[in-house]
Amino acid sequence: MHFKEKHMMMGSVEEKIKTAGLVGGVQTNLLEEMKLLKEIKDHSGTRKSINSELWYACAGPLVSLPQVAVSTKRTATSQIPNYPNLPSQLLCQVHNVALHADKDTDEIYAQMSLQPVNSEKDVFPIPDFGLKPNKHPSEFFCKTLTASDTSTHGGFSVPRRAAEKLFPPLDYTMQPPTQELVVRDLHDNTWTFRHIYRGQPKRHLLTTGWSVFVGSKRLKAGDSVLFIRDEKSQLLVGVRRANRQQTTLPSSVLSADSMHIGVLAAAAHAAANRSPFTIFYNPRACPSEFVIPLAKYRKSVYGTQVSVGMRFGMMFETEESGKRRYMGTIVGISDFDPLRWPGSKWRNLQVEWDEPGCSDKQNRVSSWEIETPESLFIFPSLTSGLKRPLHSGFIGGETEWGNLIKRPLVWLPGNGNGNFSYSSIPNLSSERLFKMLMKPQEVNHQICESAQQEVSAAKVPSLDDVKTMQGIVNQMPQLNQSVVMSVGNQNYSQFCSNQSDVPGELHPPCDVENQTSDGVSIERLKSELDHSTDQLSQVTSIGECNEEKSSSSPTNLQNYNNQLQFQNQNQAQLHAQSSLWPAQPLLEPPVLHPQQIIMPQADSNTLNGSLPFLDTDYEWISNPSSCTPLPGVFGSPGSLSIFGLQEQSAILSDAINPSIPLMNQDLWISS
Amino acid sequence: MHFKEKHMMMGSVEEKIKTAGLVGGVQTNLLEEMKLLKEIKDHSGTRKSINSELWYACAGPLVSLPQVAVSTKRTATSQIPNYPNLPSQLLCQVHNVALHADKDTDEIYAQMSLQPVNSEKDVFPIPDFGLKPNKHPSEFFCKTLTASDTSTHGGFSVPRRAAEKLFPPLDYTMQPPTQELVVRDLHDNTWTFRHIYRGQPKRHLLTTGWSVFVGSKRLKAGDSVLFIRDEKSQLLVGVRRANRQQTTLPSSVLSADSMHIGVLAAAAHAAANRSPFTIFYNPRACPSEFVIPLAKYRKSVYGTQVSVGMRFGMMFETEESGKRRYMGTIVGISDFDPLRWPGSKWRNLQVEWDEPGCSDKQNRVSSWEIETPESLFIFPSLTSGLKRPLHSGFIGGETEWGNLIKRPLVWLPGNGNGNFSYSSIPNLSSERLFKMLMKPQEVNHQICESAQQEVSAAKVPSLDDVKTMQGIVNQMPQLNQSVVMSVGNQNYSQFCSNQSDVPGELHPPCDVENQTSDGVSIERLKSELDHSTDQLSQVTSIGECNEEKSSSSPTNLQNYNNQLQFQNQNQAQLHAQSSLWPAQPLLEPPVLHPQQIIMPQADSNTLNGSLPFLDTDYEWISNPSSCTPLPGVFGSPGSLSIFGLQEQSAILSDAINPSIPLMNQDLWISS
DNA sequence: TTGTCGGCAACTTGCCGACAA
DNA sequence: TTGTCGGCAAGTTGCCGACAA
Repeated sequence: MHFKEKHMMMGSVEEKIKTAGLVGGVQTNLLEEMKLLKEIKDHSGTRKSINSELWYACAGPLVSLPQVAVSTKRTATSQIPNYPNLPSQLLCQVHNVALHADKDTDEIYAQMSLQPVNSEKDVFPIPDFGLKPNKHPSEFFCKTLTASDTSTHGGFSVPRRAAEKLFPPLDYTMQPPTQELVVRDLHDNTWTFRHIYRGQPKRHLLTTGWSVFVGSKRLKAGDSVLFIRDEKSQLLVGVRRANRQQTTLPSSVLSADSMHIGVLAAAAHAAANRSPFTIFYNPRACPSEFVIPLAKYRKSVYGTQVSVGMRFGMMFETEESGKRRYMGTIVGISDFDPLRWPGSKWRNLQVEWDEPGCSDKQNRVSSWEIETPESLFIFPSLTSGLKRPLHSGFIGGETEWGNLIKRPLVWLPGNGNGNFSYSSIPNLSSERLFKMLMKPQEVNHQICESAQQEVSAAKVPSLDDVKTMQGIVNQMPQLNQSVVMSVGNQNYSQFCSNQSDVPGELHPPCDVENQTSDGVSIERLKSELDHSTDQLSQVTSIGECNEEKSSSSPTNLQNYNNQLQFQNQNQAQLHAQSSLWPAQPLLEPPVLHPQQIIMPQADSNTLNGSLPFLDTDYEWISNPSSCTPLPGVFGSPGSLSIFGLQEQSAILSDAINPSIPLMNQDLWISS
Repeated sequence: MHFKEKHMMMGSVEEKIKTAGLVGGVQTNLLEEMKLLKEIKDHSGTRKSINSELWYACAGPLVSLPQVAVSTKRTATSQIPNYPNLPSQLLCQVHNVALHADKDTDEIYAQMSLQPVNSEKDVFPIPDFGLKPNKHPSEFFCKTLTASDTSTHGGFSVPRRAAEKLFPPLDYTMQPPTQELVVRDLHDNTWTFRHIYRGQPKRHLLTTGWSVFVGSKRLKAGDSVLFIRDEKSQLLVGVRRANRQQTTLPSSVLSADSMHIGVLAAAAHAAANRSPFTIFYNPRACPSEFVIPLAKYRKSVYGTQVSVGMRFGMMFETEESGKRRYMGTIVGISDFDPLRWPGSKWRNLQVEWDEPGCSDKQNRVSSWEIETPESLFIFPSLTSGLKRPLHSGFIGGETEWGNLIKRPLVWLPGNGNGNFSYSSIPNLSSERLFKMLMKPQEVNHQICESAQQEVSAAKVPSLDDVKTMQGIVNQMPQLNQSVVMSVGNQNYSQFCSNQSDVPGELHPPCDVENQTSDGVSIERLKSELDHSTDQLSQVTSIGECNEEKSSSSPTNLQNYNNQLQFQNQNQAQLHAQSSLWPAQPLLEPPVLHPQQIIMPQADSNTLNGSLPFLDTDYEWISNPSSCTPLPGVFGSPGSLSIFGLQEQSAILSDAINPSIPLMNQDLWISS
């Protein structure tokens, strides 16, 4: 006699697991996280009341708890203390950045050690030895797993181009051609996959070894797997979970308020004592930056006059790990949390998105997250453009800025980082953008393969506009000095030679010509626009829109030098005005109020301060990341990392408006 | 052509998982947790440096991080602020206790909402409706899973007695007898098992459905599974993981220091504002209590004169979810953390254990965790004896107190809770203990089945001793008033009728006879000893030592009434002296210093204050639990539970002595 | 009484090309 | 170009009593 009901039972169990497991949608979204948190709370918590006998049985014979009368349901209203001495932003020196990955989930996060400083004069000069730039790999592919990829029925279907680009060449004389791939993950575990090229029609497959990987990483359809080839040409494999599934959600032990208080108290203590503290930063788990590079912050606050009705662009990640810009309009400027942090700039812009599919996006952003006409042309590299536009995985179609921005455009010629215009253009049709910009009447919509993109034209800025903007820029003393990151020339050149198709010397000496900003030639404007196009690039999917557009020729060395000049000139101007700064202490600038933590990079005065450093710095600056806001104090040896960051939002939402949990992410750190 | 290396690959992966996964030993041990934390940190953290290209690939194209020079390795020494206004202990009212279980791991924890109060006068009187006592189930069995139980090769072998006691009766006319068991877990998930009685020799097995359960709960050999039958006779199943494996360990996002600071700041804020806050309490994850019932705390501080050289006993849980007392000697009394919390009583007793196998046990305990001769005979039920001695699962052999304690014993006659002596004796050979106590020369070691137990004799206390102890007791004004829990008579009687073999009326009216404490009859002493025996019971394994000893006859009603009297008399004395208390404010009693949080139960004045309530109160008091010390603030709707509590210790250890991480668990809450 | 094993049947996994989108 | 499927062989799971601790 056999018992045939196993499947039924399993079915019911799996169903429940599903219910509990995956809640979120496609886009990383704090609101989703909040929902999930509530869900968790509801599931593991008070609502579905736990069987207390079983609970005590599990607890063991020695455990008992205090009791209270059921009728005494006085709600324990949480009270989070105010930290009146904690300003809304902190200027911090970065002491350390460590990359981590959760052992269990492979979720990545970074740990930063920050020290609040009184002013930039306190910033510790950092020597430039041994630094490597942030490395977004160029040899890269990312695929969202299909049902077949994750089923037990078969292996992994490798996109042809990916296999050809990343995997070692197959011996096609074999029948069928196969090879053994040995790849490592973030924890340095080794995985072995059989790679075979077979079937009719032929395709690349990973067979043996794949299912073990899927099982171990607990991958599900919708998760993504990515392969990169590192600088040593070693194959590495990474995992990105579909949003919301990314973190196993442990309940208990530290209350949300306690975490919130801990973060605030740690920051307050560190600020009061100018002592270091640590934040954990999960770049994929939170949609809004709270750690902001100082230069970027300043630029957004002093360099851009945002106003209601202003058009803007903002970068988001595409499904296949590309980037794409979404356009929107500022519809309001108001405090995110008027009670606790009035006057804070964090997410004080209410926005509307152009496309109907943007309902999953925040309707509040911070000014440093967005691109405005001014921001593009004062410091193009400061806005969230592509840092390393040659990552083929990251580059897609293009979008034009044009008259999507309805305010008068201010084209500031001659600035920008020369290296960008020199090394980053090949994928972009700069000619096309240039033409669009010169013909503002061409407003239309255009389809680039699968991705829909907006293309429009722009008004050419007048010289008056240019002068106005420069006045604003001049309110930023020491901008480059305090912001520039300390990255060695040597590494920078590695970086560049990776990125550029042009071999040979990439770093001409910094021969500064004194040129005024109104000495604008078409040639230079064009090179500037090349750069802007880069910034405006809109990614669709790997190897679709991209590849036919990667034929544009690099601009010439003259353009590069021109831009070097402008940058240096700007820098000199700023230095000249640096004495203004101390009169306006950083921690309480007139336009800023509470609860925002500003974190600058180390001082770059000691560096041989030419453009490579600026670029590397801006590289950090230029990436508006989806980031994770749970600052905390750095604990030395046994220090624990807890997952989290949802908590931050949970905390804040609890305190103010439980029904709009998103609205209270008020602690952040900028630099 | 087939690829035959799959097993090799899997093996290597599994090996790594093992290395990372399971570190601890058998005993719940903070030290183990610390080791594990370090292990985690080492694995996911800085030491094994993460491939930054892969990290950035996983992070996505929009993410970049600040950079610092490698040479700038200034250690970010964590600085935890002092909270000078936070006393070492807080008197709190309990507002709420909620039972939770981690959705993922089934790990249990409780959430308590506490409000610091200035004095007991501020304690809110709680009506007694609807309360149920803490329920340790009586219909219960717990089995540690064997390799066979968890292998894929077969099912679960059910211990015969467990099957016969808990499962519905099988129809033994069937060939073979089978039934379908439907059980629920803590999350109210339903599991279906086929229960069959087969084989030669016959045995009970769970077959179909079992492996799904094992897989879903990720059970491994060494974990325990437990079945209980609740008050509605429903079968429930629970899980207890082998220690250390119990929590999936997510890394990141909130730093240990931040958590620590959060806890301290939350407590300090709550204390300063007398506002509620919340702690999470994981009774199985931490070996030392930090939330202490007020009565128990007071008793240990005022009622027991601990001194170096003093003998004591302390309860620990046995493998099969029983209890057993270990004996030891106090070898020192000193501050656990002289720098931060000098004078704190938390774990200020240095101890040595008698048995060589106790190396896994703490060498520091708090006075309220231990049983001393005084504690036993002033308030027998205050010490960590059995609350519900009839839980057959929890009751085992017996151990005698006797002259294991070398200081003069003080036998206080006529106290104790009558209900205990009335209803709780059947399993214990009170005659035997009585004889042992009367013959102090009989010191020997004796084997009771498989479990070794110490049996010894005691000196009968003199009347002078008795008077001395009563003087100490009198220093505890309002003891019963402030401590007694509000539990309804009705529920208490349910409780008792569950526990007692004696049917009928268990709660005689409280006819108080005025009797002096020196009116000691042999009869009463004997009943007292019965109770003590209960408290001294030493559990071996279910149904081994226990069952042949469960034949002792219950003491008679007269004894019960006598003890009622003593208790009430004591209570009256304490009330009379309650005016002394305000002169010695609770938060700064002369003997106590910093960082200890005291949490009392609600006031019981409004209750019909006879013995049942006392007992229920003591029930909470009497359980020295392995507990989890991550207090925090209660956040309302979206409040998050984070796993944790290891952090607490991590935090503290970091700050003071990284090499002795255990030594810094300094935040606690008592009541 | 119960943990582990060999035997064996039922079931699942995983490799293959076919086919279709 | 690649997602899903039927076919089929290899591998795993899980039920059984035997046996031994």
